[in-house]
Amino acid sequence: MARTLIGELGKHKGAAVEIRGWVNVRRDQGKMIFFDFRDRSGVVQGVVLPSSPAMEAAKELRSEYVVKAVGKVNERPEKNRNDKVQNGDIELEITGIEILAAAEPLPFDMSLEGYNLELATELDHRALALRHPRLQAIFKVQAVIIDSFREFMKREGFFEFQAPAITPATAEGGAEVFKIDYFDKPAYLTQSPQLYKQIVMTAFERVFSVNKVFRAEPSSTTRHLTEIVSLDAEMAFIDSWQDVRDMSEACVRYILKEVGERCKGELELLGATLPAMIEKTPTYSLTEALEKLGAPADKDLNPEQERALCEVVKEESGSDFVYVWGYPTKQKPFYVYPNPEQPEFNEGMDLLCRGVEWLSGGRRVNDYKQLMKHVEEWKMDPAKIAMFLEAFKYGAPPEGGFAFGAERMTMQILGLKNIREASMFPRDMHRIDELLSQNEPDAPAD
RNA sequence: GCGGGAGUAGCUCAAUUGGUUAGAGCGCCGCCCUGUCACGGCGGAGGUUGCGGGUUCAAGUCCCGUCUCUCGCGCCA
Repeated sequence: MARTLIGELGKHKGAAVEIRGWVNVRRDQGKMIFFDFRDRSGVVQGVVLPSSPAMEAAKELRSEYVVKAVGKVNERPEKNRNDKVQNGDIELEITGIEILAAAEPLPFDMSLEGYNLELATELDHRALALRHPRLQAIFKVQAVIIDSFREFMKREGFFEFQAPAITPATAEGGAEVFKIDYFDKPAYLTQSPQLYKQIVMTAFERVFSVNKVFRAEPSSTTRHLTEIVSLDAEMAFIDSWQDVRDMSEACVRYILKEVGERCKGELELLGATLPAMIEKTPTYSLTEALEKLGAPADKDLNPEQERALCEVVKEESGSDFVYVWGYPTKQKPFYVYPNPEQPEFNEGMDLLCRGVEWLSGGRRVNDYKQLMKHVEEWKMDPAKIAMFLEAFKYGAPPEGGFAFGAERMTMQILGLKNIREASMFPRDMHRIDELLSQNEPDAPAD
């Protein structure tokens, strides 16, 4: 008999079917036993009647046993219906059970309501925690975020390229990098596809990439990981940084729309409300933003000020988003375009939402002479970024781009408290699947 | 890296100013239950209170050290 997905059982009332899946829970009534079975499409109640030839096998079953079960799809009598659960109007009268795999008792409570596992416990048992609907909902939403980013960029004529993960030099300032042993020579894990997307832009005009980037920041916070998924875009022939701003805004708007439409159940399960994006997202220069907060005008926004700005903007306009642009030129990387009217500030921008940076971007320096001047002023070694510089020496259009972290966006959309919840296998200072503190540095492999 | 909080059963948590044998819910094991809804009833097993030292007649509780987790800051996306 062919397998029927549990989610499809409603179409097979009265028929004999075979399902395959896991035992969610067993409710033993003595002479008869109820089970909840689940597969990737949902859950259904199975009942094993006293007369069932499957009774012996049914008594063996415990939570997480993997089974092949055959039975008849019965419509439940009115009094036994349950509107609160999927397939609550039917049940499977089990006539045969084959155990495909036994299972040990779970090391933690897999209860539906009141999911209150400590994050450390959840991460210690990530492989099992992924079976919980709550975690599945988080990663389904993340998949839709990444999907819709791709869809939007392609629709706008952007070309997807594969950025390298191994790089020869620490070209960019900013984040710390992981050094690796590359055939006895030093190499580095990429912290950003920045220079590569700019190179590829000079060939394909509009490009994007979805790739892992690595940050060796010794940051132990609720919003930092050492390995993240970066969603990057770069576009040629812009007139100003506002073109980049507008593209990134449309991109975020599209992603929110898709998540709203395709993840209704997941958002409800997680109790998440999508952030509000109004028709024209409020945009302030850093100077204006600091002024708005009554803060000294000589510094970048700290996390507290980012939260405060978002609150003020939300009250004034109803927008959960706010763009901030015009950062001190010298505090940002060499490739960021200085404002010609006010060169001490640049045309870089950040998109903040609910107090956290979602996206960074802006206009880049495309003029080769100006770029070389920056290389000098930023005390960079041109030999280490020769490939990048070559692309700009031979004609590069006015351009800009943006990037955002998929995990941080997932966390923010869903209102998760810790970014580790938004990464399926989070890497941070202290953990790569298992706690690093529990590893002997020089212990031989088992 | 710095600062705060925390570490008690497989999980989530209690335990009065330091005071009997460290408890509960869930999970687990056994028995009972023919309509349950991640059931119900009865019984049971399960703890070196993170680790090491100290104070005390007496330490889960106080002190010191150490490890770990967690939140915040710095830095960053």
